[in-house]
Amino acid sequence: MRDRRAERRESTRAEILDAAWEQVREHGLAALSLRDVARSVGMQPPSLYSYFDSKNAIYDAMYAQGARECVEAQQALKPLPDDQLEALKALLHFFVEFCAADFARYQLLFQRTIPGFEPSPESFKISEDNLAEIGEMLARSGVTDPGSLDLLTALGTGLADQQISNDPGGDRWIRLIDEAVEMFYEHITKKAKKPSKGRRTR
Amino acid sequence: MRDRRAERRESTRAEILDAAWEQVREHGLAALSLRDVARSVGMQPPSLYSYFDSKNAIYDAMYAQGARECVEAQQALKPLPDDQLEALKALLHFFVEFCAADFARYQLLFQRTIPGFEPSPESFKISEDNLAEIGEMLARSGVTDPGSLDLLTALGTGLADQQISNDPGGDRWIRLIDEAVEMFYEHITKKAKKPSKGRRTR
DNA sequence: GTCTATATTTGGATAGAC
DNA sequence: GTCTATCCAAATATAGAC
Repeated sequence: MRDRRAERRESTRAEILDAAWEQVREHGLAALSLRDVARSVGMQPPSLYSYFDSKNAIYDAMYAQGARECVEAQQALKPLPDDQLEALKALLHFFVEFCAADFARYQLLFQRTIPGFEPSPESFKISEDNLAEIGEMLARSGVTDPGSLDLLTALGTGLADQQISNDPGGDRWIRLIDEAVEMFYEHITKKAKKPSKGRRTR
Repeated sequence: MRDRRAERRESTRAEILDAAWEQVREHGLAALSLRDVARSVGMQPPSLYSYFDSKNAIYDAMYAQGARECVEAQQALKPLPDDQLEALKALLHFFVEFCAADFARYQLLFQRTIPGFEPSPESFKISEDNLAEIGEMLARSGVTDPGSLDLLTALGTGLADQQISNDPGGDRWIRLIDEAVEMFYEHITKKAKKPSKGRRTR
C-alpha cells in the first residue's frame, strides 16, 4: 500500500530544494538563506526543520541532487560511438555542457566555495561512483595512462570554467570542444607510437 | 618632506589587509569577518572604518593587491625566450603556479564567489591591463587567432583548477604543463599549415 | 584615530502550544 | 507538522566621547 504521508513529505522536501536552487541561482551559492527559502514555500522558518536538520543538510541534499543529475545526464549518452575520437568528443561535450548549464550547481559539486560545508559520505559517493564510471568509459576510449587522463580532465574543467566565467549563456568555449578533443587525441595517439616523447624534465 | 602620518596610515592599512588574507586563507574567502580581522590587529571592529569604508572596500583592496601581485609575477619572467614553444611554456608555468600558490587569491581574482562583491573599475583595470599584456606576449609567441587563444586560456585555467581542487600543495597537474604546451603548440602549428582542419561543424 | 556604546539586520536554531 | 515566540550569536555599520 502506498504511504501517502511519506509521499507528501518527499514532495515537500523537493519543493524546499527547488526553492533553494532558485535562490542560489539568483543570488549566488553562498547567499542561501533559510528565511527566504521558507518564505518562498509559504512556511515560517522553523518549519523547515521538520524536513531538514540544518542549513548544511539542505546543501547536502542539493549536492546529492546535483550529483544524481550528473549521473543521469551521463547515462543518457550511452551507448558511446565505437569510434574512440567520437566517443571522447561526446564525453567532453557532456561534461562541459553539464557544468555550463548551471553555475551554482557547478560551484556546489566541483568547487569548495561554501566555508563550512562538505558533502556527507553518502552524497559524495554518488559523485565518486560516477567519476569512476567516466574513468572506465575513458579507458575504453583509449585514454589509459594517468597523465593523459589528468590532462583530459584539465581540458574539460578548463573549457567549462572559461565558458561559465567569461561567456555565461553563450558558446564561445563550447564551440572549441571538438577541436580540443582532436588536439588531445592526436597527442595521445602520437605518444603511444613514440613513447620516448613527453618524458622531458624541466 | 615625508608625510609621516600618511605613511603610518598606509602601513596600518597594509596590516589590516595582511590579517584579512590570513583569515581567508584559513577559513575560506567568503568567511571574512570584520570582527576577527579587527581582533587580530588589536583593534575594536569600528576602528577599521577609519581605514576602509566597508567590508567590500576591503575585498576590493585585496583584489587590487592580488592583481598587482599578478602583474609583478608576470613581469618577473621577462624577457621571454626567443623560442616560441619555450616562451609559451614559461607563460603557462607562470599562470598555473600563480593560481595554485593561493587558492583564496585565485577565487577572488578569477571567480565570482562572493555574493555581493565585484571589483571597482580602478581595481578591475589592473587585471584588464595585465590580461591585455599577456595577450600581446601570446601574440608574439605565435598564438594569434582568437580560437587558439581561447583554447590556451582554457588549458591554463583547467590545469590551475585541477591542481588547486584535487592536489593542493602538490604538483600533479603542474607536472603536465610542458606536455600540455607541446600538445597545444603542435596543434596550432599544424593548423597554420593546413587551415582546412579544425573547421568541422558538429 | 581609537574607543565605548549601540543600532540594526540577519542569520540559524530551539521550545512549546496547538 | 506548523505555528508563535524567542533565543542567541554574529554580522556590518554609525554616533559620539575622549
